Amino acid sequence: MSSTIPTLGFAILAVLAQADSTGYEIASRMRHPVSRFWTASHSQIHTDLRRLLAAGLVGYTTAPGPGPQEKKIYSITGEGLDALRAWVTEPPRPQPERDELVLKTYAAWLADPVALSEMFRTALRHHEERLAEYEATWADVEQDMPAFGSPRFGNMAALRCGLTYERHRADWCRWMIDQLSRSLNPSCEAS
Amino acid sequence: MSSTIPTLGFAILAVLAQADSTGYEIASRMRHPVSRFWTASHSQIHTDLRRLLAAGLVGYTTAPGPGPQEKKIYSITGEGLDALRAWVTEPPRPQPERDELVLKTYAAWLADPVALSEMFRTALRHHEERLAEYEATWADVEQDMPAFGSPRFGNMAALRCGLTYERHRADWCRWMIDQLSRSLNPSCEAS
DNA sequence: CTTCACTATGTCAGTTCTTACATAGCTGAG
DNA sequence: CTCAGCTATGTAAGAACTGACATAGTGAAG
Repeated sequence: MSSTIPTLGFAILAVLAQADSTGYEIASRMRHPVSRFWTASHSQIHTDLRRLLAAGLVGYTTAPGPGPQEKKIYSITGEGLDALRAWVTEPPRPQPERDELVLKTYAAWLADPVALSEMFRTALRHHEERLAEYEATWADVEQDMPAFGSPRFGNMAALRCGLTYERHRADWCRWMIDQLSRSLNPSCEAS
Repeated sequence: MSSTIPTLGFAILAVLAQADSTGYEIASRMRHPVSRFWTASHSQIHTDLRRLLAAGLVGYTTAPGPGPQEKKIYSITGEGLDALRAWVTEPPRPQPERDELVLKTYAAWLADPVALSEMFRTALRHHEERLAEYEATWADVEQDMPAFGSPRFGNMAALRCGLTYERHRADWCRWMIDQLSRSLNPSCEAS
């Protein structure tokens, strides 16, 4: 019946399960650095919201908006909550591994090592910034660990994943920079 | 001029820079567990190969194939190599963060913790299997570390990233399973 | 006072990607 | 002998997604 909801549909439902939101707010919540689980343009979100509405998984109330259209505050329905709950424990489909930095790394042997080192230094800076941000938020969360069943549990668990991911990524960037400097200066063993 | 090559195009060029291949081989090389940097269906690869051919970045020679069509062995041209080299050091565009397991985690507070625990245990098993595979390959690579400039350098660096990624991911799955078991059995502090 | 950023919804063209279909020989298992 | 799996290329429909355009009020910075 429900003509297969795309993953983005469930991302929208997951956001709405935490708080009623406009389409715009859903997009900004998904872009929010902490728990950045799925990204989408507002146009795609509006498209999918219409589909979820047609399937009866969300509803909305209107309020005066800034633009020519009225603002629509969406909320998840009981049916939507059921669909989301059922989807959560289904095994995730194998994800299409797509990582531009790893691809560039794969072809790194062809390029200029100085320019490459610069690129990895920039990437490292980004990861370190995010890591610092996540660690600060984590310190706050640790003061008052949310129990399973609390909406904050999901945020905390996603944050934890982001935290260790950034750590792994920063470590790898440092390792790459080290490898590149060794190839430029083979005599020095330490950087 | 070159009507913007998609990222998959550069992935194809990166594979061809290492060895001449048929479209089918390119797909299987990209699916290869070690250095799994970009995935694509063969149909998409054939489409993009035609585009790269039109842009003069690849060429091919034919050989008798198993099916009704002749087999086409593609190779990268000098122009293709130049384009790839230039692309490698360009800063990567911010990637669309899309992770189904993290999304499920974000909505985990709504679901059955026992079913969730089962799901994470399955995910953990997958990550541990891959990790073991990567570690075995890494042990081989460490015997004879490729220098920068050798095609094997890219493979090694991508493998290193995959290795630490799987480690981070497995750790996180274990942490999640622990969190879930604590919520079911709050008295036990150790698993 | 102007300009920029933020809030907010929507359309539309075009790109990328997936999935299914179609063909066909070779090899190895049962 | 049959059937599955691997090699190999291709088409085509449709789904998913991006990015630009369009509109418009509020508030802050300069």
